[in-house]
Amino acid sequence: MTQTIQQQLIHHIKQAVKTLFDGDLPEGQITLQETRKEFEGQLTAVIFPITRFSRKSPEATGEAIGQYLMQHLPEITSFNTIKGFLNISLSDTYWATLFTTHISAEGFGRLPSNGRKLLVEYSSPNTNKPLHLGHIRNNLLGYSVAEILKASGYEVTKANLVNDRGIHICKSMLAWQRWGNGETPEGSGMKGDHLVGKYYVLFDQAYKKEIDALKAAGQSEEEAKKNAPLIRDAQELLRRWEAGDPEVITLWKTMNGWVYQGFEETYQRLGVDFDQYYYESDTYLLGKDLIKEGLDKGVFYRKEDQSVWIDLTADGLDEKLVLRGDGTSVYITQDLGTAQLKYDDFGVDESIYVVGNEQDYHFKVLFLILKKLGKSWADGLFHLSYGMVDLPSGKMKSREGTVVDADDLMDEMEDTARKRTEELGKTEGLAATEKAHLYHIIGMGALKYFLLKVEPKKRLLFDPNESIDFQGHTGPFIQYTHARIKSVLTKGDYGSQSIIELLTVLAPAERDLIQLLGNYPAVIESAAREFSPAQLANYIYDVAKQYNKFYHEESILKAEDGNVRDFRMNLSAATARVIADGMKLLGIEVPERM
RNA sequence: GCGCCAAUAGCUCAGCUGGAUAGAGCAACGGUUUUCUAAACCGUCGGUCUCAGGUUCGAAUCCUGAUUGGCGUACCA
Repeated sequence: MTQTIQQQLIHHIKQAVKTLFDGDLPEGQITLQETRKEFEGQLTAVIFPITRFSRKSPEATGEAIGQYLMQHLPEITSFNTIKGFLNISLSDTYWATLFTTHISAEGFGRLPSNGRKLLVEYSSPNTNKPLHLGHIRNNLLGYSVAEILKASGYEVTKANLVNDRGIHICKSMLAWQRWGNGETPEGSGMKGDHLVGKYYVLFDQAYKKEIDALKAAGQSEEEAKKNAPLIRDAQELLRRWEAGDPEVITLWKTMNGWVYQGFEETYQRLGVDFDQYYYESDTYLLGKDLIKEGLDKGVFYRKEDQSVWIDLTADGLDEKLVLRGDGTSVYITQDLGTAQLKYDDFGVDESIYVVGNEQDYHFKVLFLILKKLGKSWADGLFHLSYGMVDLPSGKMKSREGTVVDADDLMDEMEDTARKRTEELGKTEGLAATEKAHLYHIIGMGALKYFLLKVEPKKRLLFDPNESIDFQGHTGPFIQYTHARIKSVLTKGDYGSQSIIELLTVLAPAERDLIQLLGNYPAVIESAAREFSPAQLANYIYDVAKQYNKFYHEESILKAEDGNVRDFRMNLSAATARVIADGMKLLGIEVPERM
């Protein structure tokens, strides 16, 4: 199939306008959409734009175009015109052929390589506290976007830029030195990231007390924050770290090691992975040569105190500091450097940053600066900005303990999955390990789908008191559909049938399902272009829903005709493949039974 | 103050580059199982698409201006 029916229709409509009305209508102005359920047909051409050529009523114009198309495309069996809409019916043979030659063919849904390289940076955690629900959204988005881009033909590298240095980790280190009594993950049985997070919270509590005491002694809030002994000690620790003090470095390595072990566990459970790790302790000094480059090019300028700036007021932004007066880096200095590093390492055409929308301004500035520095690759940079995950009480704050912990949440999801499954009692005969795996798949499916079905840009509300659903528009609904198909195929001994004849008559639910399945490659393409797993998630739901309708209306194994039976098994198998494949791109597994 | 983003059913969300009477799920109510897994299917109820202008044959969608909410505007990251 070199040309889709959609492309053929558009082509012939253009020809029709030319032949019938002597008009030249650009193909881009012809809109083709799927026919709404309440009308007859599968594809609909909007003919309002054509009336300016035909100088006839929309109905008469549609009628004329319809006649022309009927004569030129044998796939069309009938058409009707309602208002300005030309509804076109294609033959069941066309849909059956589309299915056998295309949808059920090998590699359906994988677009050919486009020869482009792309890097997705996501996760990028701080090493002073465990991951929470907000990080989960980030991780799932990053992973899924990377997988979708792979499926659409990119060569993708997944990167994680770990923020392993700075004042935050020094706070945890200091608190552990003071009050830790040598506590270790092994000794306490606590997961490493949680252990370090515990000391981060301890620091913060003690720090707050000191601030209050200083304020009571007459200092202003600002002064108190600066003068509290704890923060001064933490800063001293940071200075010693930067100076390479062996004692500090050893402690830093130890505690980060604990955190990494904890993160690794969480990542594994979450099902995300990375091809490349970057550590800020390696990269935080980068970017200074770019500053020099910018100064030489006159993009930056130096103030009297030796600090370096860029004036972006002409672009509607502000003046921005890019290097401190003492010559040390700020956040954006490093990011300039790591952008260059990533490009040098991988030579990618595009580079995606999965980072929350609180940093919209930062990335706007970053990309603009790189463009002004004349970096050819700056146009390929994209900030995939996503909304925060909020609780009904407002924003999650790790220091105040109002966070939904990632590990706890996964525990809960798996536990709920177990309860639900046990209630339904369909897992007899499964070994204990198989059951545990199933609960994991279902619990994570519910959680992941819940987070991914929402458009990244939108903020997400999570109510811990309302458990995530397992029915309706959910991950388990889709997983269930897959399991049920597998069950039918097993019972029907799928795979043993001989090559089937082409059907010429389809049930409406079959035809609708085929049409929907046919959209899969276009959905992947669109989800990739817009970096939106949500588009794919919603599509898979539509597929599952449409399959369930078909399943309910038509008998598969007990079909009156053997050929029909085999066709329906093939259709079911293809549906299962699309569901499994699409879910895989979302990072969600589907079970064989549930 | 200035900038960015969002606003669609009681709740959570779809709605592709403007196209028909704005769709799902949850919640509520009713129906479907001697038939391939009822985590399903079918139906009922539920909408001034925040508001006001504008562009258009046609606006939830585009433009302008308000309102509400979130975020940012650091020699923090």
